[in-house]
Amino acid sequence: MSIASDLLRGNTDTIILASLTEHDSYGYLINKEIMAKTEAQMELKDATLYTAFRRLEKDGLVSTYWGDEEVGARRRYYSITEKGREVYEQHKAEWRKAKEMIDSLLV
Amino acid sequence: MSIASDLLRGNTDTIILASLTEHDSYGYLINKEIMAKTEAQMELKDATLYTAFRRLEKDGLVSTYWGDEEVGARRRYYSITEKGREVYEQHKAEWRKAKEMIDSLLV
DNA sequence: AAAATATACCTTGACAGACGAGGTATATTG
DNA sequence: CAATATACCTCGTCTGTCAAGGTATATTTT
Repeated sequence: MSIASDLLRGNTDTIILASLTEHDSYGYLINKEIMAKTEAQMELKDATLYTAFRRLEKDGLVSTYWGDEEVGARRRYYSITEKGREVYEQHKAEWRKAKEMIDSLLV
Repeated sequence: MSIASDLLRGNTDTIILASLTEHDSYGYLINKEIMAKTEAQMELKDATLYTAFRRLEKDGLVSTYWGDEEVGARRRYYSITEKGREVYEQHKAEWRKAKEMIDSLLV
């Protein structure tokens, strides 16, 4: 992992929600997909990931259910809620704005 | 101030260094300039600013001296060091990369 | 003349998010 | 049968932000 976690902070929840807008998913897979998409340059540490899930659940942005795997390790799936989709769009807008402003300050 | 501080986190030092690459400056002025450039949408809280100065100084990225105002409140000026310029370029590169990766993850 | 505002600096303590380190359990591969 | 991959989880530490408090000088308003 090469990107300072302070640069990701504030985007963790947004990234997870982004992943869930595509399909229901579970922790381990979300992480794998992020690593695949960023060529392993970015990774959510699992402690970070599960902390984020608790937060998202508490805020009603995701709902959760256990998978019915008959074989292999059990999976806890997450699903984005309607509120989650709204918040996701807001976060994305905020991110775009923050990006522009930071860029305008860097010479 | 409308931008979540978690989105700025990790860029505070970079933003201060950016400001100092243009000219030596002092806390109050740096903050005013940031507010002016971002139309007051972004602001570094002064506690955050002074914490950052201590950190930058400790790491040898800035040096400091007292202004010689004969009138008005005293000013503590900061000057970016050679090392500071190098670190600034690195931070900027990291920021560009983080930006790209986050963008690639948001749908 | 007193009060308010602007300039300018600073410290302390609380809080939130990231994550290292530790743990559990199942399935596959060497 | 040991190692690795899959899959989940918690606890405690660390770091950066910032609210709240403080000091001091100069100007503007009442």
